Amino acid sequence: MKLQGPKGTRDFYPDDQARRRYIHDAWRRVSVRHGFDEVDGPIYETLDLYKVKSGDGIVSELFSFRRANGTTDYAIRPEFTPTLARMVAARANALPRPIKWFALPNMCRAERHQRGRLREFDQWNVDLLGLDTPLADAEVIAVACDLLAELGVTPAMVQCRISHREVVRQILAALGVADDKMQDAFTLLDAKGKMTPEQFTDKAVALGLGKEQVARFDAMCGKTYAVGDVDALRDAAGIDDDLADLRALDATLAGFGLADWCAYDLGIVRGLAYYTGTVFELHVTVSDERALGGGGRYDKLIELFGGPAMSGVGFGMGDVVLANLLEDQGLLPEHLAPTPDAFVLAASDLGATHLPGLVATLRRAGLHTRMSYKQTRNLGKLLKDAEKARARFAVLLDDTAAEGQAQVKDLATGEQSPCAITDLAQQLRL
RNA sequence: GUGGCUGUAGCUCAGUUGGUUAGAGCACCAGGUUGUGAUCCUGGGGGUCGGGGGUUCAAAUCCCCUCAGCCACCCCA
Repeated sequence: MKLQGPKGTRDFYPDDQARRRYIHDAWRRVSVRHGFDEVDGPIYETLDLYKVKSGDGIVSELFSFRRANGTTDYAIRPEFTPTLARMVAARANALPRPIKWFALPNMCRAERHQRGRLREFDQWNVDLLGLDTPLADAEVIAVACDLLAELGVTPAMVQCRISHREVVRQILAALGVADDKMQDAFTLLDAKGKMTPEQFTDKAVALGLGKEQVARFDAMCGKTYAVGDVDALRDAAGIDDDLADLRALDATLAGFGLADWCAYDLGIVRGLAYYTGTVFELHVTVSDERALGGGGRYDKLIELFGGPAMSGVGFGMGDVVLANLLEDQGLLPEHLAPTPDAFVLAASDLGATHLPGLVATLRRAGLHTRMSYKQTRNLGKLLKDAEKARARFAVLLDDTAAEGQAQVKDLATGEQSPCAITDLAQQLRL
């Protein structure tokens, strides 16, 4: 019988898990620093919950199941937003505002895996609800950019491309797109990168645009505008609105010191129909990766899940593309597993009798302590064990252990000195 | 769901027009150099050559099917 993991899933051996922890720790550390509280939910929900936002079509992309003799359909979570919306809706009136939550769920999607996409992955979710000012949008973008900086990523590697659904809607309307064609226009814009200019023009004309207007719109979408450059964007758009919302966002982004990370790109749409305002995506610019993450404002979402009217803005970032980026850019430290404070070894048979007691003492003192399991008294081999474990200190027990002495060797400098066993825990802490 | 490429040890790979019992390096385990992290030496474990079927006296090698991996399409909550 051959046993292998399900396709598109990963096994995390110690080095892999250490790397995963490195990313999770950064996600958690930066989230907390920005004032977000960690939450989580069940790893599966009723299937119906996932249909609320995405419709029945979502079902084929889920791992859904039903208990033997059961009648309820469930699905392993493919995203966290429905769980979050359900949690917020259930206690909407009791939660202090604004609600600032983050989560580090793993999730499963029944898609064909490829580079940057697996069937099970971890995703960092950050949401800020109950605050409808651009400050909220900016804060969510800020935590995303800060995470990247925390891991050594620079604006030369990743850009946060920002658009605004309402601004784009106004531009499209000014160009002559009727309200009932607006959704189609967004869909077309989203698909623009995957078609030839001729195909794009043909489809745009079908939506009621003239060729001249298409060309103008096309030129606008192919260009990005820097933070502080909203006037240029407005001039190019040819609309009368003063874009107050976008200007406020712009000023806050600049205030947060994010001008280097961000640029406005009206070609950013996001597939999701439920975004209502700001939308953004994190794009790797130094290699050909799929988007690192993205998000936006979703002011109708909580209502959709049966809660009160509540604005919100959030984003998600997957671990797979992020790990690819860090790997490619040489940003993953080589050794990520926790290293021992002490590595105890017996240099003589008499010393060996004192080994368990010393190990236990050091561990109770809170020191990460390992030992050699080898029978040999060959110090060269024993020290090699200590080195391979990447311990800071080796503690050698020889016959002097009977008199309460041990030898402490600093494995980085090679310096060695005697130390009373009773003082060891204290000494090694320094 | 569609298409392309690839599967030999944990990893990187050899393996002749099909020809004994499938190899190397690294890694892992044990021992030696009578000893304080190096180098070196010796030995060991580990592969039904992704799996199944077929052709043949003979298959890692040729054919078919299947599974898995990578890449792209689709999708991307």
